[in-house]
Amino acid sequence: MIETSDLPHPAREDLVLTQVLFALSDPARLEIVRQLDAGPLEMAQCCLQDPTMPKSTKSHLMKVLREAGVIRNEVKGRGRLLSLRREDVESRFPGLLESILKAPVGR
Amino acid sequence: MIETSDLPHPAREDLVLTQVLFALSDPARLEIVRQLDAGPLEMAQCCLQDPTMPKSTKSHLMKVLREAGVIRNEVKGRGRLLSLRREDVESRFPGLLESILKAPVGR
DNA sequence: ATCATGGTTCGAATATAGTTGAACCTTCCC
DNA sequence: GGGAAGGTTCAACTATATTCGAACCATGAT
Repeated sequence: MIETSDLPHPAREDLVLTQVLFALSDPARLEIVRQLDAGPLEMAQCCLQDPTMPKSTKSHLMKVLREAGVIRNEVKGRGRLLSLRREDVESRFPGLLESILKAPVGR
Repeated sequence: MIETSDLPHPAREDLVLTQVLFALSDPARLEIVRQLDAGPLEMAQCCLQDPTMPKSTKSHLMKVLREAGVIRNEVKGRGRLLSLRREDVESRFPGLLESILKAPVGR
């Protein structure tokens, strides 16, 4: 068997700007994206700033990012591997992700 | 008298990325920004696609954009002159506005 | 097979955002 | 001054998003 229990990901050409902007407009989600900027990360290793965050909440954050097409969420062993869909976002919205990742982090 | 009844605008250095992204994550607000990309516009001439929109709704859309620091809203005669705070946004988040304005408009 | 680990999904509660009419404020014009 | 035009603010309502426990599902290890 090749296919695993994968979650749906929008195709590159179906990404919607307002959905991407919305996904990134939440500080917690933006922080996740910043972490993924350094490379793929296992979900269990993600969001370690707030270890009290319930896993359902964490899962929901990932869902919003995934459904907007910003991140990929693949099965890896017992867990999940998260990664930025950098090329896809760049292809559809050139320069967007770069400008956001380069922006000052604080407020 | 020099000062008029002006609305508060955040200073350039106080713009918050997530607030800007949020303001632009709504299709109606994004459309307004696209219109202002062509140059300043009197509020009465804005949002003419939907002439049925109540003025309170329109005013609220502008408020979100203004408080995020994306647009300027100045008194002009009996009405208001809206303009894009292009340089301010560019100064704080280089490349962001350009990439958004260049992005495909539809979904 | 069974169990533990790591995530997703569901549902209900809460919080935040959008919508709108009504009241009010300014400015221009007479 | 008085009226009309153009906007803002307020308050109440509706709609959408977030939060999180509980139940469930898949995988790897024993």
